[in-house]
Amino acid sequence: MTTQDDWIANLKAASGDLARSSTVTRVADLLRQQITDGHLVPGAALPEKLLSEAANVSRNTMREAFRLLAQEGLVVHEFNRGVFVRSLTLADVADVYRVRRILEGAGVRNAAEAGPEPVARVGAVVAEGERAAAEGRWADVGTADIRFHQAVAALCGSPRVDDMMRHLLAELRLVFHVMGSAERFHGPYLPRNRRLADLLAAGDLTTADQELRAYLYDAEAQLTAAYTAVEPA
Amino acid sequence: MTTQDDWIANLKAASGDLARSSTVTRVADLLRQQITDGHLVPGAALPEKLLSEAANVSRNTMREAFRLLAQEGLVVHEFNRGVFVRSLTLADVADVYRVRRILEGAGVRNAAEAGPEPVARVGAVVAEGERAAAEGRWADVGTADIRFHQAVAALCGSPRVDDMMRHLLAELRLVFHVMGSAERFHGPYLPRNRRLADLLAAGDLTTADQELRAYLYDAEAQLTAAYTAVEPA
DNA sequence: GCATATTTGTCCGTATGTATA
DNA sequence: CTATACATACGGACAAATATG
Repeated sequence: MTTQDDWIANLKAASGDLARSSTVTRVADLLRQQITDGHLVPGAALPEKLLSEAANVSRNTMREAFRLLAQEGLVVHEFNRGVFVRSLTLADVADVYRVRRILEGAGVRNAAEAGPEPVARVGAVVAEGERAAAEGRWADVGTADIRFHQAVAALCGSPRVDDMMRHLLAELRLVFHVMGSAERFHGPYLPRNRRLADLLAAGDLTTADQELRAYLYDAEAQLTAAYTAVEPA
Repeated sequence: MTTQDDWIANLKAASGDLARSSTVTRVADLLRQQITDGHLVPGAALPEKLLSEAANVSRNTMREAFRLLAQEGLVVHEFNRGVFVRSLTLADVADVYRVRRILEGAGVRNAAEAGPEPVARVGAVVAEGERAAAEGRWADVGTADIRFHQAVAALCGSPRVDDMMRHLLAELRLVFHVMGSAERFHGPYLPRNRRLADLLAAGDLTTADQELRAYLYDAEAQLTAAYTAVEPA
């Protein structure tokens, strides 16, 4: 009975996900993909007429999709000027890492109250990253690294914190492509992820908190250095 | 020279603010006012035809305004069903306070690095609240209380944290009106605001951190109790 | 459960205002 | 300064989904 109800619930949820796909959502998904993949570079203009014709949707629909992406911080809407791919300043990068230290730090310090499952998930994500690295799947190493930090913030046990982390990491993707290759950026952090996961599993939250802060400061410095070399703004 | 340049900059910024006001923005402002004032109760449907005619704008414009308000969490957009005033569950209220403890706590612990100006602003806001209370301006007491918590979170020195706090407090406004009168809800916290401001000014951040946590837990409990009595969901 | 009315989702054409070469 | 391109906003249309009796 319980399992059958679960099936029904899952099916209902899945169909709900399918039904949710409006044209606006699909268009927003397309643009989001183009942006996070780096095909649309920061600062690029997104003329609604051109893009709506390219996507075979009306300008109204495209405008609503723009509002969604603006909400996610991937594009900026300048009144009477149009929509542009967001370009992060150095101050933005610094602020994103500032907030990441707050949210991920809160997650680490809350690990005891969060219970064993979320902590185990952190370890599982690290293991996935190590497996990907061993097999040379460097793109997967990058996604595992991102998931690791989401899992750490998820220790807060807060849907809103999860949302904020998703937004922050999406903003960072606008900058990641200045690093030559993603694997070179994410790869070296695998051992530190491992150490943090072990500290969390062992319950040494104080050390984990310190390590995480140093970790994020280092990552910010590395990204800032690479970004400064390209973007003198 | 410096002052003249400041005048010019201010004037330019002000005119920029005026020029920025699009129809979509103005409509969104109107609806936001109606919602936060409690004239539009949570769960109420917002038919786009009715509202667009009432505001003398086209349906497309109203739909874009809805996207803005959905971004702020004040309304929810259900595909093929319409837009409704957001109604917070008890889990939502708990989560908002969870995030507030994280953000405001981070602000308190960062007070030393934040410097004297942001700390002074916290004290100024408390003083403003005390003045309003002495003169019986209870509505102003409420806004001063909200500004107090924004000032505490602002100690993080992060624009993104400021944004998050604005969003969280906007969500809470959807619930505040279940408290009989705002003054009764905000008034009793004035002494605690004062104590926190004094602790911050004195640099006793450890005590301030503990006080703030207890403060927010109490406020959450009070709000939750009142909310449970009305909303059995 | 069905037929109907209402509402939303999406598209199109057009007029006006704004920015930029 | 003019001309062009573009964004803003309106209003109407129709199909599809939902709500209603």
